[in-house]
Amino acid sequence: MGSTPRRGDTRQRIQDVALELFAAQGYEKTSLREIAEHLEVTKAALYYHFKTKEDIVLSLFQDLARPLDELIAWGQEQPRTLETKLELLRRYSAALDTAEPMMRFVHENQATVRELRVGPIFKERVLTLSGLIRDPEAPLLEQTRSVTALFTLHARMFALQTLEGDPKDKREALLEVALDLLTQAHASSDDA
Amino acid sequence: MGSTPRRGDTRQRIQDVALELFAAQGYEKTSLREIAEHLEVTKAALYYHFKTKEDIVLSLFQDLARPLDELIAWGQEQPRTLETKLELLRRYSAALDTAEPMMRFVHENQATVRELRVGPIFKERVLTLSGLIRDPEAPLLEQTRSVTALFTLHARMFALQTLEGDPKDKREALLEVALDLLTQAHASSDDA
Amino acid sequence: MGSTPRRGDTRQRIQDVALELFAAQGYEKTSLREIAEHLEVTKAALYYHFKTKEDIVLSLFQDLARPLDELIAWGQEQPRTLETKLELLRRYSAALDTAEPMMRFVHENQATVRELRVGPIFKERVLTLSGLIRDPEAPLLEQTRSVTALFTLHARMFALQTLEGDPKDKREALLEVALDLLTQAHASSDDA
Amino acid sequence: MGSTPRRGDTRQRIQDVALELFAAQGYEKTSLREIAEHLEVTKAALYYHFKTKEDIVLSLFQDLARPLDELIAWGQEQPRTLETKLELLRRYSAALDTAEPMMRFVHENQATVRELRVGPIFKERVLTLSGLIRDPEAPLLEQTRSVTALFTLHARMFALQTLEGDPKDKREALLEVALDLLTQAHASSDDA
DNA sequence: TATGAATGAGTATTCATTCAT
DNA sequence: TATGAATGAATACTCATTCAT
Repeated sequence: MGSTPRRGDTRQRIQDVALELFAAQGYEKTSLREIAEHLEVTKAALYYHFKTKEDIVLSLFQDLARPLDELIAWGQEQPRTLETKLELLRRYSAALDTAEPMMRFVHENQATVRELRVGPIFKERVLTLSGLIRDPEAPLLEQTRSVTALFTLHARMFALQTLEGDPKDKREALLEVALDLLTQAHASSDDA
Repeated sequence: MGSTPRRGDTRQRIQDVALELFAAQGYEKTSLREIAEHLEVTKAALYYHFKTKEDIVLSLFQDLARPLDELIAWGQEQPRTLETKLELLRRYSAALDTAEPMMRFVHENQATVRELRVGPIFKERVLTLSGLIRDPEAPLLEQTRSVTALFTLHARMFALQTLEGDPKDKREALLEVALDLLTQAHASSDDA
Repeated sequence: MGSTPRRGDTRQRIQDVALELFAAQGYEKTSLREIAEHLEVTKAALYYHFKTKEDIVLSLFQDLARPLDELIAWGQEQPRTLETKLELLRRYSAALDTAEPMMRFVHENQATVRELRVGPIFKERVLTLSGLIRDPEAPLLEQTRSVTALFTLHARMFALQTLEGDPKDKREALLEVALDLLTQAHASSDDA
Repeated sequence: MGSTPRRGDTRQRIQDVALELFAAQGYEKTSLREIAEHLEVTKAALYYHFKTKEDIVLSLFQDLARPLDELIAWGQEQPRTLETKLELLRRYSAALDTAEPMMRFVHENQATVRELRVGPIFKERVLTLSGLIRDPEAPLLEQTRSVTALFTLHARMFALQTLEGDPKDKREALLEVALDLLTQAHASSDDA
């Protein structure tokens, strides 16, 4: 057959194609017409499954941000020790493995996402996460180090391209750099 | 007074308003109508000064990327020592002080910028810069550390918001974290 | 009543109105807004049925050039005798009866049509037709006479206005002049 | 030197370039910006020499239609004999040698020209000319033949391309065909 | 679970034209 | 004899969205 009309999974297929195009070309430059054409359905069909274009993004966020929420929930139950934070970094890095397409979309369309309903939601997640990793009582330098550790993990989405090598190796290297940074942050904090 | 029609500086004013709006709302969501209204001129006036919307971005890039180009030129003439690279970081941080609006725009509109004529130009600058700071012979981990040092400086454009404190202090803290990272990269490289 | 919204024939109505306006005022001077207003639909409705303004012309050409294509096909199957060519003129004259609006449009907007996608297509038809009626071996004068015979039939679209009288009579007169011209062309060819 | 700024002949140069572009791409598709760029002057400079875009056409017509007017004047003073009419054709053919660019422009932009101020003026010339060549008392067929003779001379502007050969030879062939047609028209008129 | 047909509001861009200098 | 700077009105085209079927 080749292009057998899949039954019941249209919603899923819309999400897949949409995320792919949004990430590749940007949210604004991707029209519903384009998405529909990729799926060989009409634009109106999209509206059967999603009330608006923005709702597609919202649904993508909800599906893909689950791991992130679980991570935050876990973090909030742990003691605020260095070991907890190191584990937080390890788990965040793992979470990014599945959430990467969505994260890349958010990362590359920040100006746009900020004006979408997911904008505030997303920002709050990031703030919470950074709140879990830094100690608001610590000196600015150490807080900076901690936060840098967190965002270093995002580098897989852009600085990654610069270097050659197996993506997995690079992710592990990034994690190691991040873990180091956090450890240093704590070391000097303890000195002071 | 108040709205005295300024002479001869219209081109400059277009650039200013455009960069402001592009950075605040995104390139696609900012229409030429909106820019024109902010300036109290007609859309057609914009077209007297710039051939297309994209050309406004190009001109912004050319004006604001000067410091970056000078930095790269400087870097290419220096010996590839640790001290050179540390100075590179310091100078890059300083360069970001003036280039920040443009950098923020690029950062928050990556998906869009990629499809613009400035996209490839910009990417090439970043690659060159990262080529100046890392040693392609070094192990992956150390290269990762070096590149992370570079991109850490960009954090002022987003992670900055997370922390309280004087922006200047934060920038200095970021620079210190970056310098540390680079120093470590070299230290372990030398060990091996 | 009066302006009952017709069902399913919108595409056809767009073609009708467009051809009428294109022929009357020219392609460039006829805006899609104008066509839409004549039809009491929005501009966007036109774009549902045709991808571009040029595509409207293309579709008109395809619908109306059918008789011409059939004529050419017929001509290519016949022996290249005088009688065939005379019949070709008769049939061409008849074909013009239905193709006249389109032919008038092409005739009066030559500079424009030349830059459209139909331009080359149309030109090729005319060349083929003229290739069927003249003998490339004959002396220049006789070829000129033959080609003139062909184009004389077009005179109904302009020289027609000069003379008074029933349009049908004039068309018949033109045909007779054309047939005469062709006969003479052959007569003198045979002499030589 | 190479592009020495010619003094005083700007008006003439505008006319030349305008006619060239109008004929090549059409009146509507040729913008004043384009004309100005070809001449390496500003659009505003065109407005120093001509009040409107249409005025350029008007001026072209006035300069180039002179031969035509003289021809008509001559024709109106002659006796309405066959010989006069044959000479009219000969002179018209000669007039076309210089007026051809303008005639081609009119011919290929009929829909546009009709709406310009030159439209009616031009039409009147053509009607007058055709009035000089046909006999309103003659049967329709003979009038048709006479008018066809006249318009046959226009064929150099389009049917010309079809045939190979020296342009001059082709023009002479067309003239001969036209003269023949007119002679026949008279012959049969006299019979009847 | 979709489609065909349409809309209203918008977009970037172009044009002929004007006018102070 | 020009130019620099601008305008107002238009143009082709696109988009997210709607709704009857």
